[in-house]
Amino acid sequence: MAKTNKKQEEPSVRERILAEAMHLVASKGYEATSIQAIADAVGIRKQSLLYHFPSKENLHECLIEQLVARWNDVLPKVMLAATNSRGRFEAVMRTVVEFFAENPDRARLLLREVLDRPEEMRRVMMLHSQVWSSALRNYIQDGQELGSVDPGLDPEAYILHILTIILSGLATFSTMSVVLEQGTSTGRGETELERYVDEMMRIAQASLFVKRSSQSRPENEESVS
Amino acid sequence: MAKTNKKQEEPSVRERILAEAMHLVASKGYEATSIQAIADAVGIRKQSLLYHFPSKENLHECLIEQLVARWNDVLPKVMLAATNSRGRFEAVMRTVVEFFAENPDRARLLLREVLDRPEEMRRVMMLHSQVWSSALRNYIQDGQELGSVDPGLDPEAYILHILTIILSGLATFSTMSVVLEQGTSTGRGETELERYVDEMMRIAQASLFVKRSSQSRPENEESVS
DNA sequence: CTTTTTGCCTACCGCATGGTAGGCAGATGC
DNA sequence: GCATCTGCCTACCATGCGGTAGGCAAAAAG
Repeated sequence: MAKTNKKQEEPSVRERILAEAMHLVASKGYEATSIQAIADAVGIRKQSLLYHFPSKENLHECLIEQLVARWNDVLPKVMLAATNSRGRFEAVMRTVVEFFAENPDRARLLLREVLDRPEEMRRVMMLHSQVWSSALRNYIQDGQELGSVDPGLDPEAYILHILTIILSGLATFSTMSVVLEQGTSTGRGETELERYVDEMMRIAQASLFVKRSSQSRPENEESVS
Repeated sequence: MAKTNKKQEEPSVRERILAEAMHLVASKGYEATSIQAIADAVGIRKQSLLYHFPSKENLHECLIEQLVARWNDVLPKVMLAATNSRGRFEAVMRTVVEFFAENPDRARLLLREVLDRPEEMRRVMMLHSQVWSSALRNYIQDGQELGSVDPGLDPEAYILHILTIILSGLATFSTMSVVLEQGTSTGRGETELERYVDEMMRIAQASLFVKRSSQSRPENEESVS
């Protein structure tokens, strides 16, 4: 009876608007994307779009809301994997990576949000980051006490950098990957993205754990310590 | 006698425009920054700005040009430090980091450029990246043959990730650092930025070199291998 | 002194933008 | 059958945008 009585399985106009807006805003930025352009992409008139989203700013809010909602769907899966075992780290990180790799627009949108609305993002970070930040910090600090994690590591800073490398790495991959193309030194039959992500994971792990001998197997399998 | 007869040591109007434009575009993005706003910041009329820069797009080009020029000033210093010794890696990376840390607007502008103009940036990358990319790759590959560098490391991908962590890390630092604030686990009397950069350097080194025992001295001194 | 050039200005223009007002067909409720 | 609500539409508007035309004082050139 309210205004938001939508079923979850229709490819409704509203959802199509959100999808197109997501892509356009992620590609060109919020200011550079007119609601006219979004409406054109959907195939409706501008005023029809304004029926679903009373203002451009409202559309933007819903866009972020949707992204956060999707993230909250993944979060429990991530946290579940975050136990103390060594191989689990890869699982956690890969889950986060896959979230953004599945749709790089997510990373680009979020990165733009950080650049364009620093104050708002700072608020969001302070509210939402403590949940997983403290959990990860504890995980890392436990590892430090056990001796499996580099004692010189700064937990919060490390987490931040890994977050950055994932977010920005996937946001900029399509542009930056030209460096990989001209190198072409991959022996294995990997996608460039796979190659990119593998090295990302290797860096995160090599800089987290104390090394043994020659680590960093490119396989998904965990080589037990 | 031409139109660009400017001396290098005047705080000319043109330079003030470039400075304000740099900051505004880095903060809000190119599309979101009107030339009116830039003129206001400088303290002149919009049309006076258009006298120095015939169009907004031209101003933008000059902005990038200026940034590239500054980078080219630093580049030789970087390449000079890029020899084979182990401690030199830190010197090279720290030089790059300082370039962006000195004025984070550089990082933000460049990151925005990657997001907003992927095609152009791809061209620029292909033209300019080979110079240092191949040099660094050789340096790394030499290290791999000597056994000082992780053999599982993917040189191009590694370089790309380190570049990302520096660029995006410094571009987003002011926003993301709230995570550091709420942690406050620093024993030493460091700035948050120093702490952030130190961990950045530690990650880069720990994921590059094969470890010995407890590495990553926060000091600037090189502990010889 | 006169002419040209430089640097900044006022005045104005065409255009795309985000947003309002209101119409209108079809589905729904009574 | 009639009223209401939903979803999309056409028509219109005020605003701010990037950019053009041209004036005008001071400096430079002859």
